[in-house]
Amino acid sequence: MPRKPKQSRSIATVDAIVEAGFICLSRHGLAGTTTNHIAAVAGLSSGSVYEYFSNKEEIFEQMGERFLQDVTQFVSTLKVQLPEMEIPDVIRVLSNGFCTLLMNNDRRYLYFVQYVLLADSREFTELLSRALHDLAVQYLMNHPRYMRIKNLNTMVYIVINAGIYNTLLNLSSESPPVKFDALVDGFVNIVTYYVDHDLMLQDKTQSNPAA
Amino acid sequence: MPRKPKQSRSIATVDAIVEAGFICLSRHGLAGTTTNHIAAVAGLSSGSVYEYFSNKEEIFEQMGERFLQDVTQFVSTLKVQLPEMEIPDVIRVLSNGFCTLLMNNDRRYLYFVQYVLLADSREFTELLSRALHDLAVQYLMNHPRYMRIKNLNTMVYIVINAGIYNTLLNLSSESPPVKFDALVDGFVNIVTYYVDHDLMLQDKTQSNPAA
DNA sequence: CTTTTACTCGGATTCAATTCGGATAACTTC
DNA sequence: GAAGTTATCCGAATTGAATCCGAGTAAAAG
Repeated sequence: MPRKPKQSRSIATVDAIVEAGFICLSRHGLAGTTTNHIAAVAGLSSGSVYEYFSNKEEIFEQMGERFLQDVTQFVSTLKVQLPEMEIPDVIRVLSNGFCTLLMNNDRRYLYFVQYVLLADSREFTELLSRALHDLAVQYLMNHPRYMRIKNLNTMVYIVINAGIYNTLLNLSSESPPVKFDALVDGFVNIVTYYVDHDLMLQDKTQSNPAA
Repeated sequence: MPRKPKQSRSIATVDAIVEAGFICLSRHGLAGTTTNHIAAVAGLSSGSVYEYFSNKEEIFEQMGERFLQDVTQFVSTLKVQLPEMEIPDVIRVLSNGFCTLLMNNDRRYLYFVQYVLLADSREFTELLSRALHDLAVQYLMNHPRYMRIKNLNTMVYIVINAGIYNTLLNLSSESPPVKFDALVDGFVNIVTYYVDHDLMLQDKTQSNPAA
C-alpha cells in the first residue's frame, strides 16, 4: 500500500526513482536492474522506494506512463498538420518523429520498449497501436477517396503493426541490414503502391464491371 | 559447470526439465516460473536441475533450441514445394504452417515466443528472420522476374519482419481486431499488389524511358 | 563383488525484493 | 516559536527464489 507523495520533496523523490529506473535499465538491462541500484541512483535507501511503489514492477509501469505521455504529446502536436499531408509524408513524419523520440535521452525509451514493452505487458504496444489507429481513422475521414480501399480496417491494422515492429527492430539492432531511412522509404513504397494499385483495380472494375 | 547427460536416465531427465519448462511457462508465465516449479513438474529435486543447466536461463535457451529445431524442420519440409508456388500461396502456406506450429502442444511455442523471444534475446527472432530470408532468396532465384523489383532486399526484410510480428501479435491476442485468416489475406494482398505495381511501373518506364 | 562413475537428493547459502519499526524533516496549530 | 501531527526516509530484518554442495543411491565397468 504505497502512498501518494504530498510534499514537493517526495514528488521529486518519485521523479528521481522513475528517472533512475530509466538509467539503470539502459546500464544493466532488465534482469540486472535491482531495487538497490535504482535506489542508489535516485540517492535513496532501498526501503524508501516502497513508500511510493508497491513493487519493482510499478516503477516500470510508471516509466511506461511517462513514455506514453510523451508519445501522446508527440502525436497531438501532429494532429493538425497530418491531415493536410499526403500519405508518404505522413509516414515519414511519423517514422522520423518516433525515431527521435526513441533516441532521445540516451535512448531511454528505446531500451524501455525493448526490455519492457515487448516483454511483459503487451499493454503499451497495444495503446500505441490504438493511438496510431485513431490517427489513421482521423486521416481517412479527411481523405474520403481512400475509404474505398478494400478491407481498409485490416490493412490499417497490418500497416500500423508492421510499422511499429520494423521501426523498433531496426533501431534496436546494432547493425541493421537496412538503414533506417531505407526502411522508411521502403515502407512508404509498400503503402503507396498498395493504395494506388487497389484504387486502380477498383477503377478498372467500375468501368468494366464484367471483369 | 553443468555436465552432459550420459545415461538414458539422465537424458530423459534433461528432456523432462525442458518439457517442464514449457509447461510451467504456460501455467505461470515467465516471472511466475521458478526452478522449484520446473523441478517439481519434471519430478525432480530442484538441485538436480543444476546438474545439467548452469542456471534457469539455460533452460529457456534449451527450449529455444527446441523451438528452432521445429521451425527449421518445418521450413525444410517446404524447401521443395515452395519454389513451385506463386507468391500468394507461399505466404499462405508459411503463415498457416507457423500458425499450426505455434498452436501445437497447448500453444507452448506461442507462449514461449511471447514471453521469451520478444523479451530477452532478440536472438531467436533474428534466426527466424534469417531462415525466412534464406527461403526468400532461394525463391527469388527460381523466379527471376521478381529480381527486377526495386530495393528488393529492403522489401524482403520489411515483409518478413512484418509477417513475423503480425502473426505473433494476432495469435497472442485474446480478441484480435482482425481474424487470422483476414490478416493473411491482407498480407497476401499487400505483397502481391506491391509486386504487381512495381513491375508495372517498371514496364511503363521501360517502354517510355523519357518519363 | 568391488570399484568407479553417473545421477539425484535436499538442506545450506546467497542475493535481491520487500517489510517494518524507528528516526528526521516538514508542515500545522495554537 | 513550541508542541503536535504528518510526511518522508533510513537501514536492519525478513522472505523467498536461485544456486551450491556434501552425501547418498543407481548404474556401469572390471
